[in-house]
Amino acid sequence: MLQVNYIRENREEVLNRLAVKNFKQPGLLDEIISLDEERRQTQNILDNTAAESNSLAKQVGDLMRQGKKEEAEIVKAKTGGLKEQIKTLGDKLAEVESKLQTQLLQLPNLPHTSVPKGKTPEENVTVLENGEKPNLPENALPHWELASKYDIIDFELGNKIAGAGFPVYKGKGAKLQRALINYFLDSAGNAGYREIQPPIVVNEASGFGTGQLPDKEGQMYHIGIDNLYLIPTAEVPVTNLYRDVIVKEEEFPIKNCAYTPCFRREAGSYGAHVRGLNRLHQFDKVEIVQIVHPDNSYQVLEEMSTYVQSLLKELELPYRVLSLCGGDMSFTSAKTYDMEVWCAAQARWLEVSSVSNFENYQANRLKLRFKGSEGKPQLAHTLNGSALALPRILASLLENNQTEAGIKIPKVLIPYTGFELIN
RNA sequence: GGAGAGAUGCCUGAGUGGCCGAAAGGAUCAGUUUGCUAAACUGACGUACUGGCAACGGUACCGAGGGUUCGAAUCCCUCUCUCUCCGCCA
Repeated sequence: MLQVNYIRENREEVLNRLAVKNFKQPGLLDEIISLDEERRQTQNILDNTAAESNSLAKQVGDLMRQGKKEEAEIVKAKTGGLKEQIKTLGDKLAEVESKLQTQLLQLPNLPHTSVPKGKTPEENVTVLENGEKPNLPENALPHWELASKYDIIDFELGNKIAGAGFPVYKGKGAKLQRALINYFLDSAGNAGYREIQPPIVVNEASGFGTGQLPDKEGQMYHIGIDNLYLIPTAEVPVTNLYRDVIVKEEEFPIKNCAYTPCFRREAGSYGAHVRGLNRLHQFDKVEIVQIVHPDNSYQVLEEMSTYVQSLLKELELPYRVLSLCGGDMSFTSAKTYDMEVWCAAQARWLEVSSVSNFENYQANRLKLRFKGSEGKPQLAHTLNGSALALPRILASLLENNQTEAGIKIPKVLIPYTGFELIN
C-alpha cells in the first residue's frame, strides 16, 4: 500500500510512475487526495470537540469533589450536545477512512525508475543469458514422457487421489525432489539465511499483510470451516512473522528462508503450456525473504539475483535473467527479475524464480517498521525470491540431461540423491 | 468435542469509575561513581493521527466492536484469540 502523504506531496510523479505499470487513473488519485483532506479536517474538528468535552468532564469531577453540586449540574448540561457531535464526527471519520483505505488498496506499487516500460511479457528486457543450450537428438522427449518412461512422476495417480495438477512423485523422482529441497536449503543457509518452518495455512490478516487478500482471493485454496488459506508461497507466512513489528536497525539485514509446499488454484489457466510439471496446483519451493534498510534494498535485490543465479549455475542449467516491464510486474512489486531456465525438449524458457523488491509497499500494510538510533520508526523494505521452485527445475533437468543411458544427475546433487543416473 | 480461566506498555505485573497513557520491578539507552568488571545512583524510555517553523500542544489507543455515564483499563453486551483440565489423536 502506498503512503497517502507521499501521494499528496508527489501527485505528478506518482501518476507518471504508475503509467509505467499501465495504470492511468488520475481520477482515483485525486479522489484519494481529497478523501485524505476530508479525513484530516474531520479529525481536526473531532479532536477539538473531544478536547472540550474532556475538559468539561474534568470540571464536573472537580466541582463534585468540592461539593458544588448545582454548578456541576450546569456544566453537565453543556456536554449533551458535544456528545452527539463526537459520535457523528466519529462515524464520519470512520467512513472516510474506510473509503480512503479501499481506494488506496487499488493503487499498485510504484515501479522503480529503472523498470522498463511495456505491457506484455514480450517487452521484458533480457539482462543476461548464461550457459549452453544442449543439442538434443531428434527423438528427445518432453519431461512428462520421460517421467512416465522412468516411472518417477505419475500424473494419472495424482488425478485419481486429488485431481489434475497434483502429481505423485515416485522412487527416484521422490528422492530427487527431496534432494533438491535439501540442496536449496543448505545453500541458503550457507548464504546467511535462517531456516524457518512456517505453517502452510494462514489466516486472513496474514493474507492481507502480504497483499494476496483481497486482491487474489480466488487464487488461494480456502478452508471455509476454519477460515484459513493454504499458502500460495512461503513468502506469506515468513513475511508475516514481522507483521506489526518494530525491529531494531542493527538487526538488518534480516534474512529468512523456508521450504514449503505451495498451493495455487490457477483458476482459468489451461492449454498446452500447462502440461506436465509446467503449472501445478501443488508444488514445492524454497523461498528467501529479506527485510532491509530502505537505503540498500536495491543492492540487496542484486545480491539476491546473483544468489539465485549461483544455484542455476551449480545445477548446470542454461538460464536467462529478465527485468520485467511495468505491465508484467506484480501489483505489489517495485522491481522484479525473473529467472528462466531453458527446457530443451519443449524448446522454451520456463520461469523458475522471481526476485522482487517491494520497497515499503508490503511493509506499509504489515506495519513493519524499524527504529534507528534517533527519530521515529520508519517503514522497512521487504524483498523475496524463489530459490528455487522445484517442478520446472525438475522439468529442465529431465529434458536437458536425457541420454541413451538415462537421466544424468548434476554433480552438485549427487551427494543428496545418492545416485548419478535415473534409468 | 466438554468444562474452566484469562487477554494491560519490550517483558513480568499492579490497577474495579475522575488525581491512569497507566504503579512497581526487569530489560534497554544516556550519564555519575569506579584502575577494569560488577554493583550503586541519576535521568530517559509506547504507538498512531493531528496543529505548529519550532518550542510545545490536542486526540485516540489497556484483545476487537458496541453500550451505560458529565467522565470507562475499570461497569454491561457481543465477538475473537490464548491458556488449563478432560476426551480423542499424529
